[in-house]
Amino acid sequence: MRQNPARRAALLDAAIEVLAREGARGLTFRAVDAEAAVPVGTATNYFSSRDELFMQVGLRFYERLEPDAGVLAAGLAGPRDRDRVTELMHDVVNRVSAFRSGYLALLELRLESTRRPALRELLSERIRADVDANIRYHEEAGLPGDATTVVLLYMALNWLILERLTLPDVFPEDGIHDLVTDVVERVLPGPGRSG
Amino acid sequence: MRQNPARRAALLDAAIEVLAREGARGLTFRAVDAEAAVPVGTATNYFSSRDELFMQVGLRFYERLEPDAGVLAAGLAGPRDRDRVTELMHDVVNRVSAFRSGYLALLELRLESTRRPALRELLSERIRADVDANIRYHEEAGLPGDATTVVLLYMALNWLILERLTLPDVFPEDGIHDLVTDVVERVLPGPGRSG
DNA sequence: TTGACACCACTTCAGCCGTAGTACTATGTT
DNA sequence: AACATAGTACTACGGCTGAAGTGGTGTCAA
Repeated sequence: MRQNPARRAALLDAAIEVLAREGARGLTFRAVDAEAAVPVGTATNYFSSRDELFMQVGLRFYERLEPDAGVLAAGLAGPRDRDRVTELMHDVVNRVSAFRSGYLALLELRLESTRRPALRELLSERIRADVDANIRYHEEAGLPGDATTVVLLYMALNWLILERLTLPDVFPEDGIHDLVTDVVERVLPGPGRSG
Repeated sequence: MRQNPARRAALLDAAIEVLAREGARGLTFRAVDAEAAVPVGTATNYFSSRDELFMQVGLRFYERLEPDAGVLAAGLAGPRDRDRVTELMHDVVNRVSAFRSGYLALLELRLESTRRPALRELLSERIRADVDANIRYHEEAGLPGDATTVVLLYMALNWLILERLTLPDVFPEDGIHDLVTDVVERVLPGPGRSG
């Protein structure tokens, strides 16, 4: 079991690409080696089992998507009204959408977790923590809306991203922006205007 | 290319189970044969290619989930208020959730459509048609809310179902009912009460 | 020199495809 | 009633691909 962290990260990033491109079943040691352009056998030396590989990929995804402290701080500046929330949601949707392979890989992991109890547990905890962190952030920032608001935004926007990344013709790209705005306007009992 | 429709349907149902259980890559002619408990080679005789198989499974899913006319008619009875919508949404969520393997299979198809243009086109059209049908139904029934309302319900509830079926620990089962209610209450500008 | 890491080769194994070929059944014909 | 044919069901074989695992060699640095 090798330790070189840079190489390990590179392998996990390669695994994300493989997952997105080939699906869960396509995630093999060999495929990761090939994607990372390292000699055959390298991935085997870094991960004790395929199960292990799946789980580390799940963690890696969040490592890469985790908000930079800068963005977080920016959220705390300026007025705390609904427009602010809308802005933040646009940011999030675009940031996540931009990491297409990562998001698709996570979806593959979700489905794979149906078959791997250990992975399911890990993902559940990770995602629950993520939702909770969002709720806490929202509340501490004094943004309008409560925990339920955050959960609803989480659900609707996640599906929107999923749709956008898998079947872009269902909701055409140029309508996405307005759709995000609509989501926030309807979910947040509008303080200010009502249309 | 055999024609026996009952057998064909049985094979497609088997394919749904395989998709849900083994993932997209696991959907092979042999696996379908085994699942349907028919001799090896049968699926090959019914579907000209794997691509063809994927597409027919997509259609089959909707065949099986398509609302019975009874349910549709029931939606038109009684008052057309928000409580009615809530009720309908509970029905939908439960009906879809109950067809677990089907829903998981459709998610697999979505991800697979990333790699199969023909499948992507087929799914896009089918789903777009489904959304439109929901909007039309909603409007014609005189239920509160507009097209955007329906789309938002579609997005939020779909993700809710996805979460429920893949990572049930994120939103515990006994909170699902209230969550559905919350979704409707927040998305529909409440005519009547506001909390 | 020893140990950690990188790289390579070989063997083994499993799964799938496609096709060819056989058996069954129903239908229509003489 | 016997038979021929077509559509369908089933079986078996040959060949290919791709993955795993292991062991062995090379390289660099403490």
